[in-house]
Amino acid sequence: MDTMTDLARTPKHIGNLIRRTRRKLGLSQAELGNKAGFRQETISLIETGNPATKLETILAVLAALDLEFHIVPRSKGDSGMIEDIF
Amino acid sequence: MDTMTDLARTPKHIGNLIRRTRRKLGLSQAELGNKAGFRQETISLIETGNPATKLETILAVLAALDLEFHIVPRSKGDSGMIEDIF
DNA sequence: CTGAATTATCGGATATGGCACATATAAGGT
DNA sequence: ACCTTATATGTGCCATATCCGATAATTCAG
Repeated sequence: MDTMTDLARTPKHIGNLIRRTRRKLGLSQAELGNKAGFRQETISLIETGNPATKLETILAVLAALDLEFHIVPRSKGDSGMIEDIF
Repeated sequence: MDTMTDLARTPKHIGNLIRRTRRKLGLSQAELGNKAGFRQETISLIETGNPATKLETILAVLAALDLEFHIVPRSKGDSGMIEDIF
């Protein structure tokens, strides 16, 4: 009934989710960077939606937040066009 | 009962899934590259698990295959340590 | 086996990540 | 207001993505 999985079609989606999760865990960007093996500045860039972030960096940050990617067929129903309302 | 979502914790997971899907669709790397806006060589690198691929590149390739990322909590049961058998 | 298609690899060029370090804003609490 | 923390921005540096063009190397059909 409610979205149990978080769609992530754009770097901004991913950044937003990372920020939300980090805050939910009470971590600062510096602390998260520490856990993931990157600098605070790097976390900042990711959270603001830098599209050129390296895949390995994203994966490490997700892992540090106990998150992971799943790859699924693009769900036709699920808002076909997302305009990144933020 | 069967895996409806594809776990993607490493660049190799992602590369393998992209390759499988591309072949299922009967596309060559060059054709996929075309659709996604990249060169055949770039697709080759992705499929072989290059960890430094840019996020935007992966997202474009997934979209060209009608796939997308979902971000979900790391499933404890789901093979905690994946050794990328390929 | 042979030729065509597919995939992998090499060199040079340009762009950008993430590092280190510094600093500038922005938020938050008292 | 003040001070501390948190987040964003800037420069120089090295590594590497992706581009382009060319070419190995591999796979596949006949």
